[in-house]
Amino acid sequence: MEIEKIREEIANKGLKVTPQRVAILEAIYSLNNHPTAENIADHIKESQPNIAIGTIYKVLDALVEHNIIKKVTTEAGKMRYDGFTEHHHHLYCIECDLIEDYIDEELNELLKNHFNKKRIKGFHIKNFAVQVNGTFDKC
Amino acid sequence: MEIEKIREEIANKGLKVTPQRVAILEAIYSLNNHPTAENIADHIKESQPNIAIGTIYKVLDALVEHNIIKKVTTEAGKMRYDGFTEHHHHLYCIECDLIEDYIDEELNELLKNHFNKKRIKGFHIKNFAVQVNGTFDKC
DNA sequence: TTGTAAAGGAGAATCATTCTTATTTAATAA
DNA sequence: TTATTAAATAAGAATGATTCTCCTTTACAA
Ligand SMILES: [Mn+2]
Ligand SMILES: [Mn+2]
Ligand SMILES: [Zn+2]
Ligand SMILES: [Zn+2]
Repeated sequence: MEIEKIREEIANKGLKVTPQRVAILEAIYSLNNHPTAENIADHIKESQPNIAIGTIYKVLDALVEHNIIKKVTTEAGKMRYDGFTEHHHHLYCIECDLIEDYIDEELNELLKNHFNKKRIKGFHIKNFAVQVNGTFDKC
Repeated sequence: MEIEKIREEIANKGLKVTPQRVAILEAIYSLNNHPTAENIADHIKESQPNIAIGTIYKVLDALVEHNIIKKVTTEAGKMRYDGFTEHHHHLYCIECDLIEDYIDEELNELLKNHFNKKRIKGFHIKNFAVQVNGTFDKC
């Protein structure tokens, strides 16, 4: 995604467009694989050599807060960040820490129907996701 | 579950039966709601007033390693522990940190069939779970 | 009962994340 | 364009869950 689009995306949410925010969001989009805060720091260190790690966390929080990105939890304990905000699922590699998007509209329908039919007493569903664990051939 | 059953469960995995291990596993079973290490520490502090927090973590690791319990990750960052090891899903309260078991054999079948039919190229599925987020009426 | 590998206690260390405070800056309006 | 100011950043200290180290204790097999 071009820088101008990124600037617009930030501005449209009423956030100030700062070089740090642009660099971080660009990093998430171009890394494109659920990076950690540290991965992002590494990726932007040429363009933002003096950025504070605390700033990265604060920017990430702001982006999550405004639904520009999503937070992804893993077994490993470190938070990961996701630039793809449509409803989707994840493939988790149990050998390395790779997380790949898994988009499956048929699965979404299947689950939506299932949960519509089978109400859970005492619980109101907001959303759901399938975590698929396994191994990639490439790993 | 009676203490003797717990001692057997530990011994059967080739682990030494120590009062600390028995107390921790008993705590997980009787708390029965995906406690944190700290929840467990609180629960056993009368019977094990001198247990080191590091011991709790080491015992939990050993129990997970031997498939007596399972680790559950959450958004909140703290690890939770689950004494129910059969394949099941979880209901996550987005208001408090409550996690309830969600057992749905029909859902398991649905997903198993779906993933059998729809192979994911380059990925070999080991297992999967549905994370259901929402709110409990009681919260 | 003894020997020994395994387990526990105490507390320091780690490390991802958050917090604090002073300084800088993006956006707005004069 | 410049001045104003609320919001954002830098630096680094603090936090807190978890892990590690080292020494002592214990479960259990012989
Ligand atoms: Mn994703
Ligand atoms: Mn459970
Ligand atoms: Zn992998
Ligand atoms: Zn709740």
